[in-house]
Amino acid sequence: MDDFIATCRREGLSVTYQRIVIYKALSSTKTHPSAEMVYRMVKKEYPSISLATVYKNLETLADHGIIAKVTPLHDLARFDADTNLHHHLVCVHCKKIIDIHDTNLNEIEIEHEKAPGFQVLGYQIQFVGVCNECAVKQQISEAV
Amino acid sequence: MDDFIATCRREGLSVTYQRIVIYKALSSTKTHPSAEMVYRMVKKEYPSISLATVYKNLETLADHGIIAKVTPLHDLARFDADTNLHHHLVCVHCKKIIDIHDTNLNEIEIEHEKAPGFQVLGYQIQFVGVCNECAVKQQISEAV
DNA sequence: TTGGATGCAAATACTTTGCACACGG
DNA sequence: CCGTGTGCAAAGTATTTGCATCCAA
Repeated sequence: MDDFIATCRREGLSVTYQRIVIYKALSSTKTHPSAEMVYRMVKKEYPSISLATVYKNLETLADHGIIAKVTPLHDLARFDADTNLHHHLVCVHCKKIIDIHDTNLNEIEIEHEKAPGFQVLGYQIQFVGVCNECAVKQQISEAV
Repeated sequence: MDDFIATCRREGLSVTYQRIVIYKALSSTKTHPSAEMVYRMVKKEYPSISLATVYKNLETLADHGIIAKVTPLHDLARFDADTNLHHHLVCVHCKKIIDIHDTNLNEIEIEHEKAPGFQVLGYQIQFVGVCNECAVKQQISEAV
């Protein structure tokens, strides 16, 4: 937890009791909870906390790379007519999704003991990064 | 488009004008649109279509594997305190997310020419499948 | 003391649902 | 004709925002 406090300081984030309790709740579980689930966990230790605070903190901590969003594209369901095995590039800025057809990526195997009891049906790789257009925009805004 | 009609027949889905226009819109683009975006595209050809019909059709077509959801976990933002490179198993039934730490999966490279102009910052593999608990439940319900 | 953080309530965004009617098979 | 699909409106769920107050630095 001292690590967390130091990281907040380094990132210029205030160290509030709420923030600590939220982080403690998230780091105590491997269940990859939603904001609502974190809220329920946190309420046990701090019943007066507000759901909005949980949302704001999870977003802030993710922005600073202190926690991770498992579902970076969760805000909108997005569809694809191409049902063949392929992968995606996702631009972190504009959320654009670009198809990657690369047969080298189609033979990934997971060691069975890493996923005991889990029946793997398929997989999908999400590369995250910055697309051409957004990189250009960034350069322009930095040049100002 | 004949393929699509044949597939619908095979899957026991009625072939309606709306369904065809929705599929045509989705398959005409590589932008991985949301339901709202598909709705806007479809409205040009069929202005009286309802947004609910678009939602219902996208869901139905995805259920039958005729189209794909790029974002199977879109319904809820989910967080992880572990920011180290690792991957996830997702159960298609209960949406449980299980961590996979397997260093073999941490050295995937994308051929540069496959993603021209895209600056790759990282990646994440989502394995989809059925978890132990859901597999057991399925066996029980099939045994009835 | 001051800017960031909190908490409440209201607003918004996305998606689903119920139901009467229409239409495909 | 029967059952699935459509369209509308209403409801539901997830998330964000505005703003007054509070608190960490």
